[in-house]
Amino acid sequence: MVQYKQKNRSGGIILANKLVLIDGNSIAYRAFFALPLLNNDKGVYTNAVYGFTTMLLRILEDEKPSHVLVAFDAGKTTFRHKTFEEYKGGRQKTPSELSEQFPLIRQLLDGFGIKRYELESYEADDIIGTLSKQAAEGDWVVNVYTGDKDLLQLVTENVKVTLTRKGISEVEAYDLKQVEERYGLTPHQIIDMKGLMGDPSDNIPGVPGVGEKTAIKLIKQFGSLEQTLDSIDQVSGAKLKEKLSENKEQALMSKELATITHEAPIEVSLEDSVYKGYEPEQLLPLFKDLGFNSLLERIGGDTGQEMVSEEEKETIEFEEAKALNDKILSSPAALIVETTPETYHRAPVNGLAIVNENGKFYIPGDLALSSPEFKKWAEDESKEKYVFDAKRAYVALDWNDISLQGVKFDLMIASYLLNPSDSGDDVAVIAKRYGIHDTDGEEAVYGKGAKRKVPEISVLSEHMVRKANSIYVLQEKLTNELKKNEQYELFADLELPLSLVLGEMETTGVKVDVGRLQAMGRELTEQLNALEAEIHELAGVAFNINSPKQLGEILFEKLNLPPIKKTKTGYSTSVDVLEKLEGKHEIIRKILVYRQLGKLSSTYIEGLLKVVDQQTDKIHTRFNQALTQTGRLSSTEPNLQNIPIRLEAGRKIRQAFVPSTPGWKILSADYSQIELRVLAHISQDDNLMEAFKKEMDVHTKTAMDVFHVEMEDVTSQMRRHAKAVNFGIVYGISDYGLSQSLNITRKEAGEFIEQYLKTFPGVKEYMESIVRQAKQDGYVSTLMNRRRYLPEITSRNFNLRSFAERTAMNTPIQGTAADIIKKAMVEMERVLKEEKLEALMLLQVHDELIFEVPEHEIEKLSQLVPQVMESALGLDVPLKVDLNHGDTWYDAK
DNA sequence: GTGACCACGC
DNA sequence: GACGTACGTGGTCACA
Repeated sequence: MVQYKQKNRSGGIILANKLVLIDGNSIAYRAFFALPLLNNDKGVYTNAVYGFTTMLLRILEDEKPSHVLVAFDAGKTTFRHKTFEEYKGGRQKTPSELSEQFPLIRQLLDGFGIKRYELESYEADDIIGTLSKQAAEGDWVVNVYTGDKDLLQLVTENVKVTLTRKGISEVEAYDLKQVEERYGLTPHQIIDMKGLMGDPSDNIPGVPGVGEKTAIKLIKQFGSLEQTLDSIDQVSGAKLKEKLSENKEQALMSKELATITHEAPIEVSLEDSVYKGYEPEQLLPLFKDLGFNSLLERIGGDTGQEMVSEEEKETIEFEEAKALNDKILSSPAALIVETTPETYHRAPVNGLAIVNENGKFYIPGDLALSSPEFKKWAEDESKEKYVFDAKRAYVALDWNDISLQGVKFDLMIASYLLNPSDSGDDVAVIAKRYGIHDTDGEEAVYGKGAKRKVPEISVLSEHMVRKANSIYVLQEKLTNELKKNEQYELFADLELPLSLVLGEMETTGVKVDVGRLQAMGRELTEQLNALEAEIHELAGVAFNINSPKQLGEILFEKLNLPPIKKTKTGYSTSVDVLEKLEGKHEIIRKILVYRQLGKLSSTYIEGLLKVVDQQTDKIHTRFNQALTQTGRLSSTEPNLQNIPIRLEAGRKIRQAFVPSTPGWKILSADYSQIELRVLAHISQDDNLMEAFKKEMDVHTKTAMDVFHVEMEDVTSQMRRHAKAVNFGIVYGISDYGLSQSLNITRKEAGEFIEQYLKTFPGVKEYMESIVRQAKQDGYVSTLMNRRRYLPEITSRNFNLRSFAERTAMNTPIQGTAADIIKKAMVEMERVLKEEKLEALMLLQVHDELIFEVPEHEIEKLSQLVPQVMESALGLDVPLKVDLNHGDTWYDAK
C-alpha cells in the first residue's frame, strides 16, 4: 500500500523545515474554471474539489513538506475595505456551483490531516504573508502555491512562490532570480508596480493609462512608487506626467491595497501546520463519496475490480438453504440468479441468493431449479422481486423452464434512468456509486480473460448474497429518486416491462439458414482470393491488404499516389480517401471491393456462423438496455442492428435470416421519419408539421423550402443535400460533419444549416431554447422524462461545450423516438398475447420491428402492427409505419 | 491484452 | 482562430 510518509532526513543531517502554504481560494478558483463541471452520482459538483485534490497530491509528492497550511479568505469585507470601499467591487459573484464545493474542500483537507486557516477581515494572502515571514525568519524553506501573481511580492531568499499556469496542470516556480528575469524588479517592487498599474480584478484603480510596461519602466528608473511621484518632472512624456500628478493619492492608495501584510493577527503558530502524511483510510470514504475513482489508486485505495479487503468489509451472515420454505420465498425479496458474466443464453445457473425481511439466503442452483416451490414463487406475479438486470435473470431462468414474474425493481435499470452516463452491468460498481462498498465486482470474483473461472462456492455464495443485499438496501432509495425526478412511470411502466419483452425476443432468437450463409461465404472467399491475386499483381508485391500500414506504404510510397489524409500513425486508407484516388490507379477500385467483401466475409458470414446455436440454428443476440446515452438499445454477440442493407452485395446477407417454422414469413415494420416527426412535435414548427400532416416527402419539402423552388424543380442533388441536412439535424452533427458527408466545404455546410434554420424558425427556436434549458438544469429530457446530464455544457472549452450543445439538441429527439418504439414494443407484446396470436417479435433495429408470422396471421398483423406502433405516443403530427413481408428478412423490403 | 483503424447499421 | 466533431459493435493488425 502506498502511503505518504515524511521521508527520513538524509544521512541524519537535519535539514531546515519545509513549509508549503497554499492559497485555497485561488487554487479552487483555478481548478473550477479549468475543469468541466463534473458531478458525482448525487449531482454534487466536484470539479474544483477534484482539481484541488490532484494539485494537492502532486504538491505533497513533489515537495515532501514537513509543514503544510491552506489559507482561505474569510467573509466579504476586509481591512482593505476601510481604505477603499470599492475594493474588489464589481467582481462577479462566486458561482454557486463553486461556493458549494468549499465545504467539501475543507473536509478533504481534514481528511489529509492538513491544517487550514482563515481569519476575519483578512485575506488568504495576508495569512500567507504573515506565516511566510515568520517561517523565513526561522530559516525555514517556504513555497507558496497560488494562481495570483500579486503574491510574487513575498519572494525572498527563503521563500519561493509557485504560480499555476494554464489551468492547473502546469506550474511555474519563482525565486528571486526568476522574478528579476520576468519583471526586472525585486519582489518588493512588484507592489510599487501594482500601485501604478492597478489591478482590475481586485478593482484597484492605479494610475489610469499606465499598464505593466510603463509601470515597470518607471519603477526601474526611480526605484519605488514614492520616488517616482517625487520625481514626476523627470518623467518623459507630457501625458504621463499629467496622469501621474493627477492620480498621486490614488496610486499611493493602490499600493497600500496591493501590499500583503506580514503582521496579520493570526492565531496559528508555525508548529500548528505540521504535516505527518495522510492515512489512506481517512481519505477512502471521502474519495468514494466524491466519485474520485481514478484517484483511489494514487492514495492506495482499490479501483473497484480488486477484491474489497477483508478489513473493509463487515462480515455478512447468511444461511445456506437446505429446502425452500415460506421464510425464504417471501415478498418482497431481492433475488440474484447467478450466471457467469457475459452471455446468459444457455448459461448454467451458478446459484441463487435471496435477501428479504427474514434474512439472507444462499440457494444452491440445483435445489432452486428443481424445486416446484421455487418455480411457483418465481412465476407468481404477486411475489415482488428486486433484481439487478431483470432480463439476465429472466432469460437464465427461462432456459430452465421457469418464467420469472413480479419484478418490481431493477437496480441496473433504475441507475441507468437516473443517470445513463454512469450505468453499468456490475452490481458492485453501481452499489458503490450509491454508497455501498462491501460488494466485489464481477471481474474480481470471476477473473478476466484467460483467467476467468467460476470460483469456489464459498466465495461465490457470499458474493451473490452481498449483491442481493445491496439491491435490497438500495431499492427504496433509488425508487424515491425516480419518483422525485418524475421518472417512476418510465421505470415501472416502460423499461421494466420492456426487459421482459426483450428477454422473450432474445430467447426466441432468429433462425438462420446456415447452408445459405456458408454458400455465400464460399463464394466470397473465392472472389476475395481472386481479387487478392490481382491486387498483388498490380502492386508488384504480395502484402496484407487488411493492414492499413502495409496498404498505405504500397499506395503512397510504392505507387506514389497522393496521400490525401494522414492519421496519427501514418497514411489514412479510409473509403473517402480511396474514393478520391479512384481514377488514378486501377488498383484502387479493386481494393475498395476487397474491403467491402472482406467485411462481409469476416464480420457477417464468419461472425454470424460463430454465434449460431448448433442445436437449433438460431441466433440469440442480447439487447443492452442500460447502455446508450440516448435511450436507444444496443445489440451484442452478435450485433443484429447493423446487418448490411445499403449495398446489394451486403443486403443479401439478410437472405440467411429466415422464419423458424416452415411456411411462416418475416414481417418488418419501420417508422417513417420518426425523428423528424418527433422534432416537428417538440419544436411545433409550422412548416415542418405541415410537411407531415400533408404526408409530403420530407426531404423534397426541405429542398423546396431551403432552395426556394417548386416541387417539380427539385433536383436529385437538391434532395440529396436536403436529406443530409435533415440527417444532420437528427443526429446532431456539426457543419464539419455535414461537410464531410456531402463532400462540400465547411463554409457551404454552415450556410446550408443556416438556411435550413431560417426556413424552419420553430426548429431554430427549439434548438436555442433547449440549450438554454440544458444550461439551466444541467440535463435534457425526452417526452417520457428520460434524462441525459450534460455537465460540459457550461465548459469553457469550446469543443466540449459545442459537443454538449449539439447533444442537448439531439438527445430529446433521438431519445423520444426511442421512448416511442419501446412503448410500442411493450404494447405489441401485450396485444399479441391478448389476441392469442402465434406471431413472434424477434428484433428491434432502432426504428424498425421484425416479426416472424404464420401465413394466416399476415393479414391481421398488417393491420395490428401499424396501429399499435402509430398510436404508441400521441404526437401533434401523425406517426407513419411502413410494412413489408417476405420469405426472408431480405424479402421483407 | 490494448489501441488504432476501418466499416456496418440507425 | 483553434479545437475535432452522432452512437453503437466488431473485425483485423500491430504493438506490448
